[in-house]
Amino acid sequence: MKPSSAKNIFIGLAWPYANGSLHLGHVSAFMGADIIARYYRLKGDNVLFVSGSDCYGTPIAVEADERGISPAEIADKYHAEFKETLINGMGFSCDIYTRTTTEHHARVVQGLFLELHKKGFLYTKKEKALYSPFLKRFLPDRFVEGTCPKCGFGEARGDQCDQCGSLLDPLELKNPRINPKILTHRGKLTDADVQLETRQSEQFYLKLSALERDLENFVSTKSGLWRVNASSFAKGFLKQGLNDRAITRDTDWGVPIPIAGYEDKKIYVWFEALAGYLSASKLWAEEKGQSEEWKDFWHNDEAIHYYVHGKDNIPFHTIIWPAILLAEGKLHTPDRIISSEYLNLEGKQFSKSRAWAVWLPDFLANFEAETLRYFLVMNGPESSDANFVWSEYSNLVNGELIGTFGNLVNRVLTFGKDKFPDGLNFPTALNKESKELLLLAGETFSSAGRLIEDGKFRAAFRAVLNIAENGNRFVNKSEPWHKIKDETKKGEVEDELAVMVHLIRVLAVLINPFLPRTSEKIHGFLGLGTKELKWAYPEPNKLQKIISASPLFKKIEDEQIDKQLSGLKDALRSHT
RNA sequence: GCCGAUGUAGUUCAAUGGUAGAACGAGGGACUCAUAAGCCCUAGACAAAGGUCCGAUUCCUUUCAUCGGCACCA
Repeated sequence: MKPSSAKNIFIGLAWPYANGSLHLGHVSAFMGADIIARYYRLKGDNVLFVSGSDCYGTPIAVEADERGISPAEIADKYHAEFKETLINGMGFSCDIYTRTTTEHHARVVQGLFLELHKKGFLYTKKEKALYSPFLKRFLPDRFVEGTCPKCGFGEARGDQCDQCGSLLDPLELKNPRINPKILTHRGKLTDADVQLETRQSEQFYLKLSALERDLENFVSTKSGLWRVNASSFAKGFLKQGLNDRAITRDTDWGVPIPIAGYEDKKIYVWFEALAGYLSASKLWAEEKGQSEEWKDFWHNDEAIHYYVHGKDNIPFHTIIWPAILLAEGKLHTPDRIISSEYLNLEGKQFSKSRAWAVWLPDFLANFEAETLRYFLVMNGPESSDANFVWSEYSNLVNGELIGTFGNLVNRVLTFGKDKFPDGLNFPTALNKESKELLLLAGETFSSAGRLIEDGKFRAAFRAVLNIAENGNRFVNKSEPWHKIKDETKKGEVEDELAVMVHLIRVLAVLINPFLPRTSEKIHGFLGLGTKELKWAYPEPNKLQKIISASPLFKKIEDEQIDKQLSGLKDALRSHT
């Protein structure tokens, strides 16, 4: 039973694109969503945490052509991998993790499309675009190269010349061709094969210009609760004035346009994948057998909508998606935007083509997910680009997570279990130190909770670890291993140890949003379940037994780190 | 090119118009319940140059360095 004051919290986690494995950079941007979801659930609020795989688009279609398989095979493969690594591996507690290739999604997207069309926010316009007779498809700019009209450089990209730096319209390129980098599986191609031609094409446009005032109003009222990178981008973007955008494409791999005469075109990802937040919400409700329940989140002014993603997704979540929602008119617009900066790897950007990456499946095969959750909270790109450094990962995990936190749990529980196998009686009166320690722990629920709500995960977890440090000091000062030898002090030892054990229980609640499996493990040691867990100071049990105790995490060995580093060195050698 | 961000101890990150905090790493110490973990102590930093101000790491300008966006790439 939810309290009557329960809030409806919607959390939209950016949908990863299903054309390659996720790397740690993606995960660093995603982590916050799960922390927020778990936190609000513990608070007793109604949480709807949705995500899914973004499966459509020309890059996947071209890649499929290259490998001689269907786009669906690629999408299926990575969708399955995302689900495995994010949900099972990282422990993300999504209420639904779906994908854009479902019929349900297509129906919702088409419904939204028709609604905006009816309201006059969509119109068609003909424009020229580059077409490949060989691939039988129109190509996005970055798949095109040609001779720069300004400097004559022969390998200018469709959008920019790397030699003279000019911004280009791909239609200006002389001798436009398919960028050979995208055709890797075909052997030699003739000049004729790679030639592109200009063709007329008609597309639907979203009338952003008509929504300009609404968007300005939206940004100025709501951006106070966004991360700074999102609010400053949105403001700067609006200052430049809004141009209408095409929201359909000439492709065969996407959601069909629900209007006759456009069978060879599809709705573009900007409209289509973003609408996944809504379609997933509706699917969640349907699968639950409460098909109207999505409205608690979307047709409810009191709901709070969080969006969590990397900074590359800021335009879509601060401008495009709000524009679609405002045009629709009844749906709830974003409230809090938790947009991360980038995570670099050993000082360099993650790069698929240069093989400079740590892939999530590889990582999970070699290291514990909980240690990654910890590291990305403590060292994630919250306010500026951050760096994943292997030695740093190992130092922090071994030194702080294991040394400070894990060791506290282990030293107290093993000692307590050994000396008081029948359990510990919680003292009827607390001494000054014990009172202060437990008071500090109790206060952390509100201070850390506030920080989580604001997306300041590092500071929140730091506050939690601070309690563990105090716990270690308390144990050192108390020296139960001395006192226990003195029969007259046995009562004192039991009192202090009971306080310590209870502190560990409090810690196990506080870390739950960050390290859910560790939290469960500790509760298990104490013979407690986590089903009824609340984000509040738990009342101490009169008699607390310790069922079992063992180290919470495995230490990271130097050899494991060396192996990862030498793998990266190999990548560097073969790609320079 | 235009726009924007960043540049803080060996490393990874904080904070702030008034003498810069933390963690890891380094050095030293007392202890031993604990995954040689924990605790105490010590050393160590505001990219460079100007400007505004009683006073700037914090605001402004310039330089250098790194990075991102610049719309059909997610």
